[in-house]
Order: sequence, then C-alpha cells, then structure tokens
Amino acid sequence: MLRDMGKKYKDQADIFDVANAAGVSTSTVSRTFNHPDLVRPQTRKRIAEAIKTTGYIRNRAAQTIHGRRSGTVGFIVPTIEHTIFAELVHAFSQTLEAEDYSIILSSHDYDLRREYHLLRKLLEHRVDGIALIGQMHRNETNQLLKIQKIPVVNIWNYSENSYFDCIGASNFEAGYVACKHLLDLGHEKIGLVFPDHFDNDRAEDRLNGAKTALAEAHDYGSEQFVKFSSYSVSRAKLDCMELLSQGQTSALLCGNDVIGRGALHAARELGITIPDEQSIMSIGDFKGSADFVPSLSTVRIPSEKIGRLSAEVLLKRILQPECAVKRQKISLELLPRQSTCKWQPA
Amino acid sequence: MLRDMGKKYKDQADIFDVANAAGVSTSTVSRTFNHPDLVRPQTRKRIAEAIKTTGYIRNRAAQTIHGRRSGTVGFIVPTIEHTIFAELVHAFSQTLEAEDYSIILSSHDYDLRREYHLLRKLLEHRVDGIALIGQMHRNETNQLLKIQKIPVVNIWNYSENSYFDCIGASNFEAGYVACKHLLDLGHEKIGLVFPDHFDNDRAEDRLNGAKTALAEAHDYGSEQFVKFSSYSVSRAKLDCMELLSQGQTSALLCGNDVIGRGALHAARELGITIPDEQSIMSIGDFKGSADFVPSLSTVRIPSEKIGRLSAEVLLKRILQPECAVKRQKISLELLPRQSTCKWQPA
DNA sequence: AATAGTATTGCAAACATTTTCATTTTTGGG
DNA sequence: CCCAAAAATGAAAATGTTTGCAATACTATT
Repeated sequence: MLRDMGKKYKDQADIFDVANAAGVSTSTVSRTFNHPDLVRPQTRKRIAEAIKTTGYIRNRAAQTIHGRRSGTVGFIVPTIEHTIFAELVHAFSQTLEAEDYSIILSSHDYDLRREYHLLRKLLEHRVDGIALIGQMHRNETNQLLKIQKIPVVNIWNYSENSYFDCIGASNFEAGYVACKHLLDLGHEKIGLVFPDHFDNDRAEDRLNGAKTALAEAHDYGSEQFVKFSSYSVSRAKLDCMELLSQGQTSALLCGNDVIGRGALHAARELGITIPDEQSIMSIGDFKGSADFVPSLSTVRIPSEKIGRLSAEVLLKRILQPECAVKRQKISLELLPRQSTCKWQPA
Repeated sequence: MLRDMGKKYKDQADIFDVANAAGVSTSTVSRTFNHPDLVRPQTRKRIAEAIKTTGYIRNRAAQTIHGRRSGTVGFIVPTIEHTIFAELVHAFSQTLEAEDYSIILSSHDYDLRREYHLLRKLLEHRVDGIALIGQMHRNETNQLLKIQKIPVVNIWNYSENSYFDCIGASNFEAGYVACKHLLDLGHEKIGLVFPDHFDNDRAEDRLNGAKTALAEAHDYGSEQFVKFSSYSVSRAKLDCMELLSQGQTSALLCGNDVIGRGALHAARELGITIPDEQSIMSIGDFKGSADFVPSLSTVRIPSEKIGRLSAEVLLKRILQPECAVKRQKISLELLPRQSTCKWQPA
C-alpha cells in the first residue's frame, strides 16, 4: 500500500518510507526488525538497503506506545559529582548497554523528596526498570513503585527482608569491621568522622556498626569523638584537621574513602606521621585509595561487582517480572594497608 | 465519550481513565496538562482529583510520537568511571533537570566506533538534543548528526570553526600554559606524562601545546622525556615512578590531574621531595587536587561552568533550532600551588 | 430577553509502530 | 503438473497522546 502523499515535507524517514523503497508493506519491515526469521532472506536484504538509502532510524517511542519495552532503565543516585558512585554507575551501565538498554541517570543530591519526583519523571518515560540506592526512601516513593509493579532493584545496602530485589553489602558490618580493626590494633580513643547527611541509610548503618563495635569493647560511650563531615575531600580535610589537632585520638575511623583521603591530607598538613602517631581507617576502597602513600587501610565494598550484579538482576526481572525476590549480600573485605598499625602508647 | 470497555485488564491508567473519572473528554485532560489556561479552573480541579484517584502518569512516549519533544537529552562521554567528567556531567545534568529534562547518559570508553552506535541508540529514543565530548568524531557520526538536524553541543574542547555549538577551553593552550609555567620557573628537563588514548583530541591538543612551549624555549626536541600513561591513578603512579627514578628530569608535566595525583604518590613513594627535588605540574584541577599536601599545581579547566553553559546552550538550540552557531571559549586559570617551584641546580 | 462575543469542551484525525488474522506465494511430493 | 502444506506477506486494528475545528455553554451587552 502506498502511503498518502498529500502530507507535508518529512524530515525523518519512517517505516512507510522504508516499505515504499523496498516495495513491501510496513508489516514486513517491522518484522525484519522484530522477528527476522519470519521474513525471506532476500526480502530482508532489500529492506536493509532501503533502510540505508532512506536513513531510517527506528522510533522507540512508537514501539513503546504499542506495548513493547522502551529499552530504557532509570537509575537514581544521590550524587554523581563525587567518586562514591562512579564505579558503580559505570559497571551498571556497561552491563545494561551491552544488552542494548539505555540508562536515564538522575541524581537527587541526598534529597529524598527530589528522588520521588525523579522517579515520577522516569515513569513518564516508561522505563522498563528502576535502580535505586539504599533502602531508605519516602513512603510515597515505595507506594508508587509497588502500585506501578515496575521492576526495581535496590542497590548498595543489603537488607534481608527488602520488598524489592536487592544487591548490596551490609553497611553496618562494614562499620563494625572497620572499627574492630582499629580496636584489634589496640586503639582506644577512636575518632569517628562520618557524613552528615540525613537521607542516607548507608552512612547511618556504618556509624551504628562502628558504635556497636566500640560499645562491645569499652563500657564508656565514645560519643565525644564523633564528628560529622561531608562528601568532599576539602571539607573532610578541614574537619579532620580540627579533630586531629585536638590530640585526643590515636586513630580516625572515616565513614568513606573520600573522608579517608581528607584525613590523610589533614595529617600530612599537620605534620602528623601516619600510621605511627595516628592510624587512619576508612570504608569503601575507591579506585586510587591504595595508591596513596601511605596507602589507605579500608574495608572494600566491591562496587563494580555490585553494579554488574544489580544490572543482571534487574534485567532478569524485566524479562520475568513474577519470579521470587532476589537478594544478594555482597561480602566485604578488610584491607589493612599502611595507614593503620598497632597502637603503642608512648 | 465512554471508552470501549471490552478490553483486557489494564494495569496502567491512561488518559481515558482519567477522563472517565472526571466526566470529561480526553481532550480536556490533555489540555489541563499542556494548556491549562484553556480549561476552567473548576474542571481542572476535578481532573486533578481524577488523576490522583486513578494514579495516572503521563506517557511521554505517546507525546513524543505525536510530535512533542521527548524531554530527554543524550549525553555521550568517554568515561564515567574516572573523575574526569564527573563534575561536568553533574553540572550539565543539574541544569537540564531543573528544566524537567531527563538525561540519557552513555559512555564509550574512548572507542569512537562505540560512540557512533550509542548515538544511533539515542536517536532511536528521539532525544531532543545531543551532547558530545570533544571535536573528534568519526565521519559517520558527524554525517548522522548533520542529516538528523538534531540540536548538538560539542563540549570541552573549544574550536573556532566548529559546525555545531561548542563550549569548551583550548586544550592546546592548557598544555602550553602548563608547560610555560615550568619553563618560567627555570626547568629545562621536563618529563611529559600523557594519556595514551588515540581517540582523544583533548589529550593530543594538550600535548601539542606543551611541545610547542618546549620548542619555543629550547632548540633541541624533548621527545625523549615523553611517557604515555592512562586514566588511572595506579597506572600513572607506576609510570611516573619509572620516569622519576631515571632521574633525568627536574619536573613532570602531567596531562591531567589523575596523572598528576599519580605523580605525587610516585614521588612520595620514592622519597623524592616535592617541589624541592622535583616539580609536578598538571592540567585540570579536579575537586580535591588542591587538598593534597603538597597541593597540586595545575591549570584549571572550569568543568562546572562548562557543564552548565553547555546545557544552557543546548536548551536554547532545542527551543530555537535555527539560530546562529554558538561558540564559547572558556578561559583557563593557571594555579601555581605547592607542587612546583623555581629550579635551582644543585 | 435576545444577541453577539467569548470561554469551554468534545470529536476525530494524526502520530509511528506492532501484531493478529487473512491472503498470497512458494515448496515438495506424488 | 497438480495439490496440500508451509512460508511469506499484507491489511487493518490497536497503542496513548495532542490539536484543529466544530459545537456548546456561558457572559455581558443592549
């Protein structure tokens, strides 16, 4: 069937143009894309040429509207500015791009109200799946996700009774292990430097883990040494300098590697020798932390692995929405490096 | 008009459901979204309620198909894993998200063939605009962009005769200025450590700038001190250690701050005092470089500004495709910090 | 109260695809 | 060379919106 020619100048070739050029119907063109085995190889070739000459590019929107998958996945992270999620996002994207998905990435800057709005926008685009960081979300966010029955994966923070699929480590454990490491080395006065964000269950869990380890070791609370800092090396450095120069601690436990790096800089700035005068322990193991001199002791949270696995799980759920909830607890690795050592009181 | 009820169970409310619930036609519902002033406030309120009770979420795909904008913008970067583009992407996204756009982010890992394929996928999604890093792209990529007549902004590398809008700094100049700084300090034997990627005009320009400065200063070429490294602190550290331990140089010029940091680590590892024994100069000024001790001397390329401006320019072009090509050369800032100093031969 | 004008709403076509079902073409065995 | 079965193709309906145009409902004059 020839297409109605009474229309205005068209800039974008559509499936009709291809069909005309190849001398077939639109059905056949569509089929070459979606069920190539149902089309004679000869015809397929003619169509392929027609596609070339017309410069046709499929319209995902039209497919989506018909009920097909959109081929997009939404990923909402707290931030892309700092190193924290870079490796994770990278691994996640690579895995999904290999399957021809596109990622709509948005960040809410640790504001869970914005997270809700970003989610709504993603749903408007009819993404095939959603990836979120952490287990802590607003009620309306969770409501919306449940009602929509859209594939969701909760990344980063493991929880054994999560409603959605969930791939992550135990941040409580991470905090515990990191702190235990310092305690095992004989440190007693440990300064805790943690991010000050409220909408952040990861940091909270880590801090609780650390406090638990402390409580197990000593009777007295160690609240007096907790300092809140932020996701910026500069701020962290300043905050650590303040804490270090008070001289009350023999070790610093940092909520993440950004803060850990700030602490290393701070010590250097103050002329404090690491680890002899002060140990510095961190959580995360971002790329590059091992290269500092002294290298940063930390608890490794394998973000690439988490990113890859999350993508795979999300993919599976997209293809098979009804299967049982998948949860995977990714194990941590204590990495004692040069920035920590036994505490020997002078 | 009531909708045909003979249909299967629907999971997603559509505009018909809203229209039914509010007792109006779909046109009116659509209009409350797109031209609210054409709808009686009273009706608008009824519709708003209907939207709530039905849990309706607009379908962007259907809008897109009709000819409306998709509300998405494609951003193709070489990498998101390393710090290089994090600040840029962040600023770009924030600016566009504020205007209710969603960003489809993809990375090609310095493989321009992949860039082409990613671009095609973005076009399938009918993004309203495209942002690309650098001026160097495959022919087919440029062809496709021109034919599609889609708004494009070229980010990062300024070029005075770019075909598309273009916001960036001169990387040649950056290399020149950085190298000149070392020369002005009296350094003669300068080791150049640059990324080894081929598909990367930014790095190439920087290296050429540096070489030009060298050529102006001395007759002899300084090729013998060029070392190629990569976008990873670890690799860069090792490469710099190799170069430094040869002891032929009095200063290192690093192609970017990632390498610069690697160099600082390398020197520390080898017990080489910075800047007394060796100066280290870099290009980029990523967040955190100023916090190192000694702080990293570098040439600032204001990535946040570039990201914001690019987004704004792209936005303008989306709204007004026919306006003249916009180009803006972002100026650099030489930031001499602690890692460089005058060279005094022993 | 009638009228003109304006504000509001509805109808139906259009957008670019996919898919079901029907029809046509091809194939292979007698 | 014919016929049944299988393979390939096409026609048309369906997807969820937006919008031009037509119809209807108000409002403010006289």
